[in-house]
Amino acid sequence: MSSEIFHSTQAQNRPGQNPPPIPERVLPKAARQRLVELWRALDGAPSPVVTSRQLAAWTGWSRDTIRKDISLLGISCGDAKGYDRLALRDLLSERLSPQSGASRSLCCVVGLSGFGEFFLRASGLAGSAFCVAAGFDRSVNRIETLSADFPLFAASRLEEVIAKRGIEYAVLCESAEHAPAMAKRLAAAGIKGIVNATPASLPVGSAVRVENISVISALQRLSCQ
Amino acid sequence: MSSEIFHSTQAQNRPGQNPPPIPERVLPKAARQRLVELWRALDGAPSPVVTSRQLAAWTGWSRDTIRKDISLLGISCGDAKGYDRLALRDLLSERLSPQSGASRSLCCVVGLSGFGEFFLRASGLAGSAFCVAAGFDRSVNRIETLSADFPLFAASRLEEVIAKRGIEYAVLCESAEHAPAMAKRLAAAGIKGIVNATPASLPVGSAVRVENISVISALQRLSCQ
DNA sequence: GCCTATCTGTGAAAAATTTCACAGAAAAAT
DNA sequence: ATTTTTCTGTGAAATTTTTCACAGATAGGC
Repeated sequence: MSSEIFHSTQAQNRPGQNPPPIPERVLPKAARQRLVELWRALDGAPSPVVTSRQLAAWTGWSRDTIRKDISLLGISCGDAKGYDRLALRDLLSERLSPQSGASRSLCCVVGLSGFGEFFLRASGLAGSAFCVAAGFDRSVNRIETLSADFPLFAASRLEEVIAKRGIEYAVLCESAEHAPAMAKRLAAAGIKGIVNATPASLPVGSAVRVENISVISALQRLSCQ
Repeated sequence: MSSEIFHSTQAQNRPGQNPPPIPERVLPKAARQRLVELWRALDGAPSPVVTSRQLAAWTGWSRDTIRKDISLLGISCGDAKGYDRLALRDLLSERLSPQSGASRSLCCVVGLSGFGEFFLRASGLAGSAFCVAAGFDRSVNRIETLSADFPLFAASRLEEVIAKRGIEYAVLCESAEHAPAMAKRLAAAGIKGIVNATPASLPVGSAVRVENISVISALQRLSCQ
């Protein structure tokens, strides 16, 4: 049982003999993540021109890192006075969008009590590149009681609905107790990534990426310098 | 106004001429963060002995990375069959706790509508090394209406209460509109780190660490490989 | 008893990331 | 008009992080 998980881990970690045909111009992972945050930070910029110094003050990263990251995009969008905010924003949108400007990626919410219900009410993805296409809960009673902008299903239909609608991401809001099992089902159903809003740790090999957003784990990361 | 922020950035980024007196045995930042997650993952382990292979399958990191991380702690706690789960957990607790086993770190919740209210009701920090010592809201009406396990204050008393109680961390749940201004006040009040539960990007230099836990930003990180 | 398989623990090599340092350009100041 | 300052953009150096490879140890099969 552990061996096939191990296997997939290896498959991902070992590029092996073949140096990937054309590395094109791959954004380093670290840079890519920072650029995503930068993109959002640009919304808060007060002026039409922003300098790497300002961005550094906002984000906490060094001027050099920021300049380098942007330069990795390959196109200049700054001059001797700074970056044109709108031009930079557009460039980032173009280069960072999941499948370059396709339609919005679909995700689902799993577990509709607690944070799930709050999230559902708050319509938290408005204005983003993502769109909630389904909600699931283990209690049929619950999905009949609640109402949302998107259809709600019994958890038993998880696999079916994910496959049929082409859902790529899941926001997991189950209790800590049920979270790991549900994460496994999501992984088996072909989900690409899980946003883990539970305090549990999710045991899904390396085939599925997990982003942890519980307050506890964030505090732990903070307190470790 | 931007210059002093810039200044603090520099102060932190430049160790300068002096190679720090005794590097002791510093955990690399990356390793430290992984170990924090590992520590939580150990709770889910089914057996009293765990191997690096199992941990790799759970977390998605490589066996090598996990072994190296643990070995950086300086004490062996594994033998030829794997790591003793409890021993490893204890070792991690000891080495990773903020101020090595002191009392729980205090934090506050800022903004008690939306996620703040949910968080307050959910008592989300139970069983962790953190403890909510205060809640703040801009509406006095709101703090009179709500009730919680911890005292609630008007936002105007933010600085006073943080200083008096020695609060180190803040969970920011304001609206996106008010979040940046409140983040600045928190930074000025001497807060060490902010858990940002808003979709806004927080412009606080590098003196204060920020951990972003909005669902949107997590999805963005996921979709960027 | 010995061979095989599976562990950890760790220096050393490899790869990735960050910082440095400076060329080139444009605005501001003198 | 010229000097000063403040920018970006980028190769190259420095640093950090990850991976490799193997010594040493233990359990189980034959």
